[in-house]
Amino acid sequence: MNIQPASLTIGAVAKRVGVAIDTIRYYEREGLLPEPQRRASGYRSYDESAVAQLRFIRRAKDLGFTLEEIRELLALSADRQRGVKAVKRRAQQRLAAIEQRIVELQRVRDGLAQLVASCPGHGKPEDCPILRALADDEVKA
Amino acid sequence: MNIQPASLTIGAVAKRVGVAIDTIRYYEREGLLPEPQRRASGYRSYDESAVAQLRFIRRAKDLGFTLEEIRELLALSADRQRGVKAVKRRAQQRLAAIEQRIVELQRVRDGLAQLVASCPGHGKPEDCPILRALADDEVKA
DNA sequence: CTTGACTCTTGACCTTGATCAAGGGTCTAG
DNA sequence: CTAGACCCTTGATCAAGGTCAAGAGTCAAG
Repeated sequence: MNIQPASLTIGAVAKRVGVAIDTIRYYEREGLLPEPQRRASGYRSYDESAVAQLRFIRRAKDLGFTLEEIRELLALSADRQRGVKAVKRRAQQRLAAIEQRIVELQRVRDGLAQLVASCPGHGKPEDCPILRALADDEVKA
Repeated sequence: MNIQPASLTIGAVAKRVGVAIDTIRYYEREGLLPEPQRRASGYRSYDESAVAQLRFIRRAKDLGFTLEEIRELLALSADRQRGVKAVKRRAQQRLAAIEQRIVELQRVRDGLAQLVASCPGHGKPEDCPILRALADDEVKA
């Protein structure tokens, strides 16, 4: 039985998650990853939970969260001591922020989609609604 | 009849477009704005077309184009025949990227909303679905 | 034991998109 | 004429999110 969590070097973790070694150390400095165990030699020693947390960070980043926001998301899970109520409230705040972001993106998308739809894709630049929308004073975003 | 293009100082342009003076000079350095005429004193002298181009840049930026992409759009729009097709293609790419992001965010939102809805907001931490999701499911999400 | 791959720390450097400061010249109202 | 608001250039700085280099120690295969 493998009760002990397997010990991974920083290089092994980097390879598994697909991220640079320097990035892992950077996240650690920035407080996004906990300080790992060390071997006697000083080498960082990671287990699967570190891999999981690093993957979480990457996914969140891919979704457009800033590292600051990710720090906050991670704080949610570290908030056990402060109680379920606080956790729920912070989750709701996060949710509201995400919804706001979706609305903003939808507004941008609609504007752009309208322009793309009305552009024939050929002809003179003066007749291209995309360029006109960007250039003309009378059009408001 | 105002045949002469009115001469605007950089400050006047900045005010009209709602952008910082430094940003205008920065765009000029970056090749996004042409070098303007100069007065005898060395002051930059702008006309309405510069105002229009600056607005173009701002609108494109609001649509999520990088300055590099905007530089390209500006170059394409100057290419009378070949331009429109390429411009439309770029806009479509931008649109697709934005829609992809919206879908991903909606997925995150739905997951988080479900967690928030199922959390009573009190009781033992072990019973809080939000904490459980972050602590456990995060590993394989 | 040696060699090559790996890791350590500290600290500099990179890109994007600006923003600010210093030290000066210019313009315009009074 | 003079004060105060503008404008000039050069060059530094910022924030975010890393990336790289130097110099030194460690690990594992042969």
